[in-house]
Amino acid sequence: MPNRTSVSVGRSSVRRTAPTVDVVLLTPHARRLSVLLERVEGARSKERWALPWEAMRSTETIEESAARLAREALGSSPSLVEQVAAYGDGRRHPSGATLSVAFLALVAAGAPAPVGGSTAWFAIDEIPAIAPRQKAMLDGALHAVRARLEQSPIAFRLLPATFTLSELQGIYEILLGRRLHKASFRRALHAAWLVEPTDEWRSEGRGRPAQLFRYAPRKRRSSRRGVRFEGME
Amino acid sequence: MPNRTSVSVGRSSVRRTAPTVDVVLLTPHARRLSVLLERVEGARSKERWALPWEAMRSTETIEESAARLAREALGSSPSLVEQVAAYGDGRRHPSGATLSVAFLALVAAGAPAPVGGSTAWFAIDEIPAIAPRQKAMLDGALHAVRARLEQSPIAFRLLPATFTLSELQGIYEILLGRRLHKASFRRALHAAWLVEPTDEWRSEGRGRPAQLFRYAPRKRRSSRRGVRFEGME
DNA sequence: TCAATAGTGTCTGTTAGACATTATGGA
DNA sequence: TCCATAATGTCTAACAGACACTATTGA
Repeated sequence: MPNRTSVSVGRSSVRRTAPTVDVVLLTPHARRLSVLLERVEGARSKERWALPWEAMRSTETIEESAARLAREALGSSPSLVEQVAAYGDGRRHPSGATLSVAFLALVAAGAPAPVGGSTAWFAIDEIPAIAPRQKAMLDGALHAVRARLEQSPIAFRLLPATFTLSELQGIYEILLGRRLHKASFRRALHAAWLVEPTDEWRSEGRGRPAQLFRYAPRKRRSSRRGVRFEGME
Repeated sequence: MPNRTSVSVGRSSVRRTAPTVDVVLLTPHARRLSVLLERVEGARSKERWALPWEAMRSTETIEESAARLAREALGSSPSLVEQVAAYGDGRRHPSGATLSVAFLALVAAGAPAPVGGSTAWFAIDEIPAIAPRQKAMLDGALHAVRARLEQSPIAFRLLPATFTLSELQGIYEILLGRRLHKASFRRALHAAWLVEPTDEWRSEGRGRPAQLFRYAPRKRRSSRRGVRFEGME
């Protein structure tokens, strides 16, 4: 629950609500991303959902708050917690706060649905109605994940410790929103020295079993050829 | 000046200070970026400098506050104002606030040194001591500018309406921190259809005069070849 | 004329994407 | 046996970077 207090600013007295920390927990599921929402009791027992949030505390940094909040909502620690942005617009937030800071948290595939009954995973294109500011936070988090994909190895945060190259490519395809060329994907991956094979193989349904790999970055490619003007309007 | 108020949280009473909005104004100068700092009176008349900042108001969005704050510090409107991140760590801020939101503002080259005497441009590798949180904001703003360079046409925000291709390449070199190949740069620029020539030419010192161009994006290149695993650790 | 900068044409090594082929298990 | 998926080799068009060259001004 938010802390509402009367604050004196100059000669006028305004109502101020403590800023909130909100967490967008994301995990891959069925070739889509899913987000964790909490059930909240709305007015007239109407069912409402919301991103996990809480009023900011002065006893810990916002990063610590976000990590704890994600852990509490999930039941275990996510593989990555990272700030998205502050949202200080006029959009509505469950707390009534004028300012909220959104965090993104990634959860490896195969995470069990959190027990406790009050939280559930929703595919991002099938989420129920949430407060407008939280919807903006979700959009911002998705944009941030996609933007950071080419700079940081965040795709591995959405996979268990060992995985097949097809699973890895699937994560990239989910995040990029387009299909990738298999041979090119593996060539680029090989050249980047990001993964190493294990001696395990996994058979799924028909077809040849796939070798399992693990994330094991070896060296930096400092090449960075050229200037890219792509994506510009 | 910050608003300090006594706020009741549960049974304890803590001192809370309103969050701040801080602006990192950047402009290119002499093949480097410069940042705008304001002179503030420190204790014992010691000279101190700080990024422009103010306590958050509930009467406008943080984006509006940042744009106004930048305009007031600069004397005119910057060409771009964009959020960097929220800083809610333990680092010291001039306000004493526990939370600050940093904004980045770009100013076209050739901006006059702001009159009024209390502000000045400093090359980013020669800045005086500022509060640790503001130093982190400056670093974050520089990182954000570089990260967005390949996604958005922000280089043009650091140039006047017309410019030579050598000036444009110089902006990219400042932001990327490395030299670029002239012919390749122009080829990629031509392929991206981002600029168009004017019929003006400018002669600077010796050498052949350079044609002036203006920013005029025509179409999107939706190509995006391949997956890039570069820059990963 | 020389120096300095603008702008362009050509060559070459690299690489993304297409295509084809082999490998290997399940139905 | 067929089918589905994994994994890999080869070819080609695109392109980044190097190099060389011309163009055009001021000193």
